[in-house]
Amino acid sequence: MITRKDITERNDRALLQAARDVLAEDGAHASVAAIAARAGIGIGSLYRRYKTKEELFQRLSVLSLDHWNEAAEQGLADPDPWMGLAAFVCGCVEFGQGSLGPIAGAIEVTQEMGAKSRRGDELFDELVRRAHEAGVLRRDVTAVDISLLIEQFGRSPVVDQLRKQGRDDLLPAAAEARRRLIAIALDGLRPGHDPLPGSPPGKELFTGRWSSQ
Amino acid sequence: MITRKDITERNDRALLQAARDVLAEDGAHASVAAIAARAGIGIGSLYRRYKTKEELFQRLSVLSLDHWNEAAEQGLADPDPWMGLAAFVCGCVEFGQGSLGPIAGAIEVTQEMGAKSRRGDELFDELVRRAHEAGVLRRDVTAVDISLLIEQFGRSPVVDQLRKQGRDDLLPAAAEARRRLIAIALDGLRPGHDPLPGSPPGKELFTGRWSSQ
DNA sequence: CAGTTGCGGAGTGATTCGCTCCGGCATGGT
DNA sequence: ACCATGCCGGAGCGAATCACTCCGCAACTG
Repeated sequence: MITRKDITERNDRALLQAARDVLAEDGAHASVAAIAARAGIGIGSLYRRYKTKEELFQRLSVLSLDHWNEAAEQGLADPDPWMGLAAFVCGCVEFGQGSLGPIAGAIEVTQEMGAKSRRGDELFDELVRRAHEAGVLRRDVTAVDISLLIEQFGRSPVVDQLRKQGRDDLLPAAAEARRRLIAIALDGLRPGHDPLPGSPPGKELFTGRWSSQ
Repeated sequence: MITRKDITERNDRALLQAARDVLAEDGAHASVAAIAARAGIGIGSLYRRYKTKEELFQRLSVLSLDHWNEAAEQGLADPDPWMGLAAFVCGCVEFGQGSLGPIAGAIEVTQEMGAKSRRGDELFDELVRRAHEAGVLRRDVTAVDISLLIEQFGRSPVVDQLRKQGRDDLLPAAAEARRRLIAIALDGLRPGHDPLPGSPPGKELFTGRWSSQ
């Protein structure tokens, strides 16, 4: 039997997913009305659950950090260093990890988020270090490079535009095409290529998470 | 001697470059005021040159198509099929080709744009075909894949966020890091990798240009 | 010095924003 | 069957921002 509580919980999940989607499409300009509409609920219901827009974004950030850490742990659990790293990258992109960049600088960073972020950094660094030692990741690619890659693939301009055009029928094909692009980028991470141009990026460039604060 | 006309021309170039930058950052929500401010000119000056926002965007689109075609011709002029293709991709990303996606569906498409776009498609297809024949591009990567890749790298979330935080000192480092990411993706295009997941994307997915209209 | 030309930005109505508040309806107890 | 309860959607609010206009000022010309 479906109770009212079930509906509330389903609405909550839909809300958070919709918030990620709309954020990925509209960036920092994402409006509360758009998020509620995408989730299929009223604005009033959204504001009953979260007092302000910022509270919703903070909740989203915490969820995002949790997902990052869980994905990193699962990646480390894989005995194959390369498969573990690749699954981590794919999981983060699919989750919409990179779509939170635009709000990272706009919300207040709590102690909880700082702690989770530091933990995530450790796990991720270990994931990359293990791949380097196994020789399955090119030496000149740093952890920050991969972080930036995840953030770069956070938004999907093709999906955004098709959605804006109302071509929902093409969305699955667009998602598949995006996975192909990610596979291409992952292949570029494997050893056997020329050195990358420029100097390795510093940690301060990766702003999607909050470990520096 | 610097005449008033020189200043006008410099302002015009600055305006178009600023429009590309702001479009890349803010997407379809890019405001005329933001473009004028980035270009360092007044709003009135912008509206003296372009009657409406759409007229500016149309001019930007034509310039973008011209750049695409010139870059493709230069790529074909390179005797090395791989270097020609790589230079084309880098040139398009650097120019900000992918940043025009958000407005592609919002402006009226002129006959001129359609013709230029078709010409660009031919050149680009030839560039890809040549690389395939020379065996320097993996067989399962299509021209549409590469188009989507260019569009994917059109926006730079790292640069966007640093600019929003006012960390202009880090912008050169961010641009360099982005070039490293593109180099990684380009390496992933070379032969010797596993087949890409899913089926090859169809032309209708690439909406950055207008050849289908 | 008068005339002209390109310039910046305050101002305008329309739109959109985050957010509040209330009428309506499904639910559950009696 | 019937009311009481509580969650739901969306109309409505002031504030902010949008695309765009208009005008006074500064710089150049003859």
